[in-house]
Amino acid sequence: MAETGTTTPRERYRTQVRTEIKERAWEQIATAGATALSLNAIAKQMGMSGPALYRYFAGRDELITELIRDAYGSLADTLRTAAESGADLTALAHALREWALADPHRYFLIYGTPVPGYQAPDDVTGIAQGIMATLLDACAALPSDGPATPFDTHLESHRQWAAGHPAPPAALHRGLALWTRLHGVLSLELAGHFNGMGFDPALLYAAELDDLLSR
Amino acid sequence: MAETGTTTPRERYRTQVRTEIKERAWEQIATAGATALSLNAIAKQMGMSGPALYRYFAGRDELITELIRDAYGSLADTLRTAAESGADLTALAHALREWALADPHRYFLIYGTPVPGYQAPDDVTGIAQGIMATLLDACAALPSDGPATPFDTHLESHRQWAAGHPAPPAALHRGLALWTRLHGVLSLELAGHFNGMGFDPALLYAAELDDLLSR
DNA sequence: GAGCTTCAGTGATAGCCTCTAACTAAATCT
DNA sequence: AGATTTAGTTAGAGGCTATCACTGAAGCTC
Repeated sequence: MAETGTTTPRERYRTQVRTEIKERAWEQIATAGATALSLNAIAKQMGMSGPALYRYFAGRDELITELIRDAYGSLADTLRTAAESGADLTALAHALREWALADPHRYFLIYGTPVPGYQAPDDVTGIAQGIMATLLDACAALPSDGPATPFDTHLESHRQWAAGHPAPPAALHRGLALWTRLHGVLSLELAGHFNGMGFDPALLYAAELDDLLSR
Repeated sequence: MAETGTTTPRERYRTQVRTEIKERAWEQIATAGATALSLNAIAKQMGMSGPALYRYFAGRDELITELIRDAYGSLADTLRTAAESGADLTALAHALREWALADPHRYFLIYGTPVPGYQAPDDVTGIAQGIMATLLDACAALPSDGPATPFDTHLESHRQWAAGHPAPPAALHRGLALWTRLHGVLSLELAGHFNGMGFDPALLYAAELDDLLSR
């Protein structure tokens, strides 16, 4: 008996329409990117006319913000469930790549060109910190030999971004480098900058990861 | 006597208006990003009304294509002149970062979220190859000790992207890694993903570069 | 169950945008 | 001087976001 708790029929209908709007929005984004997202088109697809959508979202910006929130949440979930089932850094990196390849425009919604005036709401930055924490956990589980670099010591004194994560500076450094390197390969690959170059982006991705693990 | 060769007054006027249009377009892009670029607004700024711009550009897409071409050209020039005055890899990386920070939206016009249907014209991919060649030249000038990695051998057999560049596989690998790593740090920095984290992105950029040089 | 309130959805409208088409007027060419 | 090319105009089609006033139905209260 799928009792939905103490929700009124109106609320249930409302959330159902909201999620259908978001589903259509994701379809549009997957095929034509976020800039092509049109409230009007979504409304017509759903058989209702234009301004009706403004009952459910204050505007285009609020819808996109919600989609960004969901994208962050999806990535955080993907990495967290992978980590909870014992994934190491390699497996985490693989999960990230799979997630990105599954819907490139969703990746760019998070890590692509920023929209000038946009400021992410607090809960989104919280989720982003959670993603970083998952990566740092996996980094802290690795042995970190070798001398501390100057950047390590810089991180030692500027580590409030880690939100109190107990990883040692070398692990923080590794976490940051992991993030930036994987994003470097992924974003160029997804944007098509490797097209026609012949080599396999997956191997470059793996090579970058290996280099990071063995140092 | 700045004789402009065998150009008619009409041609001169035409190219002058074209460049003024592009200047206004760059101003718009620098402040509000490429998605906010409006032909209408540019026309009004220049004191003429809407459709007049279509005498100079076939449409919004052609203008943006032209801007992308110019951005690529500007980056290629910056790196090439730096290389010609004896810059090593570190100096090249520094020049790249300066160029990106000078106008982040120009960087994203090249390396940001791709527009779905867009296919870069041939001459643009040619300029992109030139940029890569400058990087590879600097990589080939470095000693490459250490054993060949599996990815090196993969590159050995898939090196048509290097457009006949004579660099050894290890240098090709280093060139690719340089590109992706610097882009990884730069794009996240420019997109504001390091905001509020406290550490200095320039130091991370330098650390990534150092790691690449000493291996 | 009758009446009141809330709310989903509508059409009309304003103000942007890109882009096309027909036309005017000026500059250039012959 | 006359013919031609071309820069710029207005008008308009069709798209978009977003607001407003209104209708009709669903839910709530007594």
